[in-house]
Amino acid sequence: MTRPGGRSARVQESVHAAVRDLEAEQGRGALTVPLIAARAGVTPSTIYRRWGDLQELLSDVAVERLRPEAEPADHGALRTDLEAWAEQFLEEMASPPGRAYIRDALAGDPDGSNAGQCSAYAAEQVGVILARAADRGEQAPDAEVVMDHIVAPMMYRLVFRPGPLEASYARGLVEATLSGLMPPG
Amino acid sequence: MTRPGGRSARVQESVHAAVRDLEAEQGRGALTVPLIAARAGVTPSTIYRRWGDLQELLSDVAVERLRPEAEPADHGALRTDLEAWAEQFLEEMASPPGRAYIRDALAGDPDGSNAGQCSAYAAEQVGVILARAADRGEQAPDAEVVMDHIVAPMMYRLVFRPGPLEASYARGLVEATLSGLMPPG
DNA sequence: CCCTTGAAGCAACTCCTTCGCCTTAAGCCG
DNA sequence: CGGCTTAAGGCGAAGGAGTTGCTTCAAGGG
Repeated sequence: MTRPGGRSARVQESVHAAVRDLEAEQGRGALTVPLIAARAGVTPSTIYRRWGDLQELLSDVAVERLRPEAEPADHGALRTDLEAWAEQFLEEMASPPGRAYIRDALAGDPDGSNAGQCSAYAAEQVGVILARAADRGEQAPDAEVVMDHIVAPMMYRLVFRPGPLEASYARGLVEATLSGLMPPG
Repeated sequence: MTRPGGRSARVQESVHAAVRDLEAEQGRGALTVPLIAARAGVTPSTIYRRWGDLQELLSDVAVERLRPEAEPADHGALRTDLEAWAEQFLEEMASPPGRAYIRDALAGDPDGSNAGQCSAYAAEQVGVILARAADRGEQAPDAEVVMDHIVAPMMYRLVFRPGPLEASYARGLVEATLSGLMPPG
């Protein structure tokens, strides 16, 4: 049984804050469970019991940082909404901190639930954009099509392939997806 | 300077074999560096110096196991070649050991080189299939298109999204890619 | 054949990690 | 409002993982 309002919640927040602070101050490599525990004002065994090990804790923190902070901006049309969102998504994910968070989120995630949360965040943003398009009466692709044709290629390159990723790549994926959906004529 | 023929190579092979054996005997969770070192007949410090930590060692072993063992089968046409390869690829990657290897390969990979190797394996297999199609005089998509539209969606779902993946999903991706390439008429 | 040098062996030390036991406090129920 | 139940955190000890400096070995070059 979870007890969301009490000491557990305070400990969780305190530990997460300690991770963020220490990472900013001393860098990722310096993080250890005893160090985090001391900063958070808890004993190491508390962290080990709740998170298992350092990686799972870092994975939790990383997923929280990958949560989108706002709904995608409304530019008045599906194409511009998707382009802007895809570009911003790619830029954030491809940045050094973004890559680090993705790596952490995947590494300490035995059952895949944190990775699932990441894709759920993206799917939610995509859903907002598509619902908006439907409200406007625009023809719009299915959310699964957007995930397969736009999100997946970006994330695959990010995780599996070396080299930089430019905003133009995101735009190209959006163009290809939308033009495939609405053939000229 | 690498010294491929000498003691270093023997140590590497011995350590990799120890990882494979112990994983089969006692399971992933039981693996520790000192245990592997003892089985391989080396001292723990040797492993720490060469691989850094347990995760990087497991990442190396996982990448080796993800290496394709044979060229994709030749079924006489691009469509059937791609379908068969994609189905087999998905089946192997979605299996419990496949998922475990992918997870390990990504987790202990600070610079992304092991992940890059995984995508290079897939790209190589795809390249063989496309070259074969070109030899036959078939119209064939670019390798990048296949990576973006077929490999990426499968791997994205595998890594980021919960739930099973069926062979029919792979077939559908191949169909969509090829029909987009060669519109009827 | 000896020299250079990168890599492995060894040993000692640090400190992460685990575990059993006790204490605390959140939520429930009378 | 006050005692009860039970997750969850605190504490300390024991065990083992991870680190390091120094030594020893062998592969490749002169």
